[in-house]
Amino acid sequence: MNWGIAAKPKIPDYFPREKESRKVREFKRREEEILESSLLLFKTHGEDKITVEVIADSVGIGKGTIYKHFKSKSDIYVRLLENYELDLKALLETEDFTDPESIWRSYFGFRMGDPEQAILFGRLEDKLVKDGQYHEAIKNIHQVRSANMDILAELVDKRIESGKLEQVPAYFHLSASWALVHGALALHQSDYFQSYIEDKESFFEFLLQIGMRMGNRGQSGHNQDGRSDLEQVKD
Amino acid sequence: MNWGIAAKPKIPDYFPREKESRKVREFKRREEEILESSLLLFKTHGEDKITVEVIADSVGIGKGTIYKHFKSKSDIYVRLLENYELDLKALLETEDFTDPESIWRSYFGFRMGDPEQAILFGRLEDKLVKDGQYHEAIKNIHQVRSANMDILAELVDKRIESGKLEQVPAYFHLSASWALVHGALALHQSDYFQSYIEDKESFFEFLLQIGMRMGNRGQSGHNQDGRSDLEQVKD
Amino acid sequence: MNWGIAAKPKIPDYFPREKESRKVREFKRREEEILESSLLLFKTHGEDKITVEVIADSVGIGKGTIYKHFKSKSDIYVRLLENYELDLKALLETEDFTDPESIWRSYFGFRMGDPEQAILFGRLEDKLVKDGQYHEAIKNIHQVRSANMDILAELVDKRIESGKLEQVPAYFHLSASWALVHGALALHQSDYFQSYIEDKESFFEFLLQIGMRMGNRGQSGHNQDGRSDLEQVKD
Amino acid sequence: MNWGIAAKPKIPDYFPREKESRKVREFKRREEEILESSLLLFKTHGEDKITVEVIADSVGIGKGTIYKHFKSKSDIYVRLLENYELDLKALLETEDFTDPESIWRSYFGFRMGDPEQAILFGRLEDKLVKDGQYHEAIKNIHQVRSANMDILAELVDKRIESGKLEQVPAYFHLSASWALVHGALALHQSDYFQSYIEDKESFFEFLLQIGMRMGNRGQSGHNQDGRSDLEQVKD
DNA sequence: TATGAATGAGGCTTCATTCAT
DNA sequence: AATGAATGAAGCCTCATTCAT
Repeated sequence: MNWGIAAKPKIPDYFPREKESRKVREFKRREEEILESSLLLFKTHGEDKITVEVIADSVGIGKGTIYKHFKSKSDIYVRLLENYELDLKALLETEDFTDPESIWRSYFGFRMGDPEQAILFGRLEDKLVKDGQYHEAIKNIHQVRSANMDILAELVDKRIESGKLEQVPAYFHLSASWALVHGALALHQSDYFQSYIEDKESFFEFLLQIGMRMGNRGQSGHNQDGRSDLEQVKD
Repeated sequence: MNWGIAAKPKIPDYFPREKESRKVREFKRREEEILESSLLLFKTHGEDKITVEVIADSVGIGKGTIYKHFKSKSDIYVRLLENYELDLKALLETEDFTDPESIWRSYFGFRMGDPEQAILFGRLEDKLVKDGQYHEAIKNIHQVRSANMDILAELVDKRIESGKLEQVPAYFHLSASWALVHGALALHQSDYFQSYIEDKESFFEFLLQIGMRMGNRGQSGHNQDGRSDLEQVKD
Repeated sequence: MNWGIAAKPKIPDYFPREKESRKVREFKRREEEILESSLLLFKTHGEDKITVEVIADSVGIGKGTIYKHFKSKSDIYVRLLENYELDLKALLETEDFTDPESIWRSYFGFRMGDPEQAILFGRLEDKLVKDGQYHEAIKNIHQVRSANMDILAELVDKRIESGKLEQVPAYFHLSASWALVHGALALHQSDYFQSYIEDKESFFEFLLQIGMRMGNRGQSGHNQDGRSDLEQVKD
Repeated sequence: MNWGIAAKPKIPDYFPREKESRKVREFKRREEEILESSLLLFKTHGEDKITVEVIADSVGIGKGTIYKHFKSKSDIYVRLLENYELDLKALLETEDFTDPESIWRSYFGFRMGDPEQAILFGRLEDKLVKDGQYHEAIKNIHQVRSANMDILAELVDKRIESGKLEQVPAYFHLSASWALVHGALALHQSDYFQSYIEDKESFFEFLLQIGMRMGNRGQSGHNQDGRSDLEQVKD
């Protein structure tokens, strides 16, 4: 409700600035703690099994305090999702641009490095979308993601120009890679495949090879007509 | 007259056997209906948003009746999972063994044909595993799946022997394929990628090609006949 | 949510009709019990102090059962309000139409007979209105009330025609009466006035006189010009 | 030098007395602000929907500060009620005693002038009474109110003595008036009556006349001068 | 067997009040 | 005195499951 009331001025001049800022810092720190703990708990037990009270207990605070930081449990999902995408962004912006390969590796390493987390976030996003509400939040998240994708797309474009990748829109390559990584994630997470795949190390190496070759131009070798594989396919 | 022997308990005439068996048939039919309806509802709205009551209503029966068929809501998950695997089994066993490719296509077509379903089952299996309980049920499901995998593995082995696929354990190829399909599924289901991928048709074509070439022997380019991998696949 | 599912047929032919109808009867009886108990508790302690759990306990049922009968706590308010208006309607329709006075007395007796209840309903209606939602329910309640008012208005009209009441729209008289009764109610309920008014019996007699004379034509006596008091006032 | 006597604690020069008193003044001003804002918010949204935090924000202070002024939220109710009665008292004491009518008009004008407020206070008083606790506070409020009533009663007594009003205890007349005003208030506030009463202006005029004639002596028609009661009142 | 009313544990959220700074 | 983060009791509501008919 908009009570038609002006925002409070909040000029606590009688309160030492340094102390105040410490309070603020601690407040933010607590928020981080909540998010960290939530993430860990969600990953391990599934977000449905984790109650707000459990989160509060795990951080060592009261249930009500959670609601000073987040409007609802779903709001925690949103923030987690945002942070994830933001971390990714930071990662991509940090990377040395003179070494495109490392960016690539970082990106997929980031996702593959914590399969449960990646899977969790897929699920959370799905939930948020289905929930209705959160349109805005999701739009923001997607914006950040798109920016990240653009950085990667530039890379892909360079490789396409250099003839190393098939001449299809960059997002074809990106999406395909994403899909393979996602699949690998699911594999990694699946109890069944964990027991089915005996020699995991070799297998993931195999998968990595596939990922790297995937979409390579001329991977079927000696197309002399310069047409992409895709075009050939359409013959 | 054989007085010493008790008269065989009569099956009362007014309760004809055929009627009894009809009852049984109807009972089974009802079970199917519950499963079908559940599946549809779970896919569309997510299993968490669907209450047992909604399922009952959708089938036109009472809530209690559900519990005559299934011990719990999770039991429905289990049966759904089992059926899925069993259907797959049936599919693989039906297929003409003289055309290995069609088996392959059937298997992945089965999964790609209904992305939401495949995703749902991934989620359900995960849930059951995390729940503890259901060890036994899951083991059974995995057994059927393994049998299915074996059928496919035979196929892969043949192709390896014929030099068409890289010489790694068959399950490498299978798992990699599964991963790519799963990733494609996730792509398909993701709101974000649905808007990110502009030319969906071409893209999925592209992905299909990748899937088919993936793990091909000589993909680094030793095909000497100059034909694309896809054409080889079609041999 | 509209699940897109046809309403259940519900043809329990295997279930004796009489038993079924007993169940239905008991269900309705329980609903009555909930309403009765709620009304009593709300009147005595105020609806805010009464929790759904307290209501359930007072009826001797579980908390959840309440929600089989009412969608929400506010839904109980609505039903209470509806019943009140409907009871009034029944009362007015029962009354002997040959004795208009008795109808009048019944109506106001109905309200004055249980001051706390009348006050409660004023509060509940106000709450419901402020809550937003419940537009529809309130509209229905108002419809019934209007019908009741119409019955009373007829009476008033007759008295106006017979020259007994001032010639103003019937609803003027009705509303004024309503106001006085409402005020009397508040008086009755107010701790302060309960102690302020020493001789309650005489006072309420006095008030009754006022109510009956109120709006009488020519109560100021001998207006010879035949103009209503109101017109005189506007001079 | 008087060593044996401790130096009188100095009022430090840098903390001038006037500043101190300004502080006190500001503190009191703040209290007024809290009360004003609370009243406005309570009237508009209902006291239950207004949290202490909202009040604090509306005044532009911290939530904790509210509790420097008031022991509890209910304490605000008490103070509001007290102020109301005190304002009334001030009003009555200010009025020119040579014009009794104006006192009368002021009193009821005060209540009718802000229906929502009058209704709110009725509700708040009821709440406090039901709450137990606050016996003392309520007793004080009632004392002030009684004093006010006494002033009005004197007036009424004069009119009774002059034969203008029926010879019943003064509080009969006062209470009856209060009741009618209260009823008018409720009418004014009720959504239903707002739509039911089409010609509001005329109606409230009508009600006013009733209020003025109400309890008049000779209302059964013994005025021999033929003037309306209203005109008499204006004498 | 079919039913659906009844259950109650348990989840989310609100908010008056406290208290360390 | 002023602040606002922290608290936790308490409220409303959901829903899988049970059970009497």
